[in-house]
Amino acid sequence: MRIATWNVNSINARLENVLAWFEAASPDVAALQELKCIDEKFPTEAFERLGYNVAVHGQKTYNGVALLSKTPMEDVTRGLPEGDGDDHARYIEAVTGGTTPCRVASIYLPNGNPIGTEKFAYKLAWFARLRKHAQGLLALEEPLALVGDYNAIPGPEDADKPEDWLGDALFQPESRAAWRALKNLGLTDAYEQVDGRAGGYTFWDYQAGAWQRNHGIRIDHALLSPQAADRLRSVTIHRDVRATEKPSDHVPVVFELDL
DNA sequence: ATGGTAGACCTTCTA
Repeated sequence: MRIATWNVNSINARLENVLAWFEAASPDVAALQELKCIDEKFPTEAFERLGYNVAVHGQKTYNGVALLSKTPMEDVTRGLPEGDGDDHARYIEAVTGGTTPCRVASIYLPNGNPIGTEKFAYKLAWFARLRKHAQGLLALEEPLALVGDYNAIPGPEDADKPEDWLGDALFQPESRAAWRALKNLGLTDAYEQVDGRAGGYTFWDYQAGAWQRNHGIRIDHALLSPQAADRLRSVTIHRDVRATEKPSDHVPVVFELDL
């Protein structure tokens, strides 16, 4: 089973680019983030024509996440528990796959900038809620892949110019600690396990020629339960997509599991 | 030190 994650930065502005990639890469399951549209505006039919089942948790203008799968999805859940008035569409989860199904979540963690504001507090609170939910999921002892845009740079080796990110919410000690605390429940960072090399970036800003200068960061991740991590075969960052016509600022990452 | 880009939408916010 090949599971992809991709922050598309508006599914409708990106549709041609996204569909071209899906036709070429043909992932079994895909988690999309930053749809920037409500459910009704999601191009469901276009993905159905490519053979996908579609589950969307959309929102007007901002956020929005989706799961696409070639096999039917069961147990579809939208939003994290204990939302307490949180109306951001940042989480969708489902169980899908063939003989050995996998529980997959599409995650769009809050950016949290600027630091020292309620936005940064919201990011940390969201991280804590995700951790609590992940704890419950791990108790199921089944293949689990929590994939998406975590808006977290795990370490200095995950940025081309770490010094540029010192004041940014993505690289604050609190953000990195929240990432570690989630991982330390017993989850595996798929990239770290199969390819610990520096330079595996997944995001390059549109501004200041970041792509041309390779000023990238690694913020799109897969955290795997032991039952999934034991079956991890490869991780592929599709960085060429960043050089295509009208690209997202994030590129797709594909995780291949022997499931 | 600043400004640089992209998307949604209506004027400024988010990233």
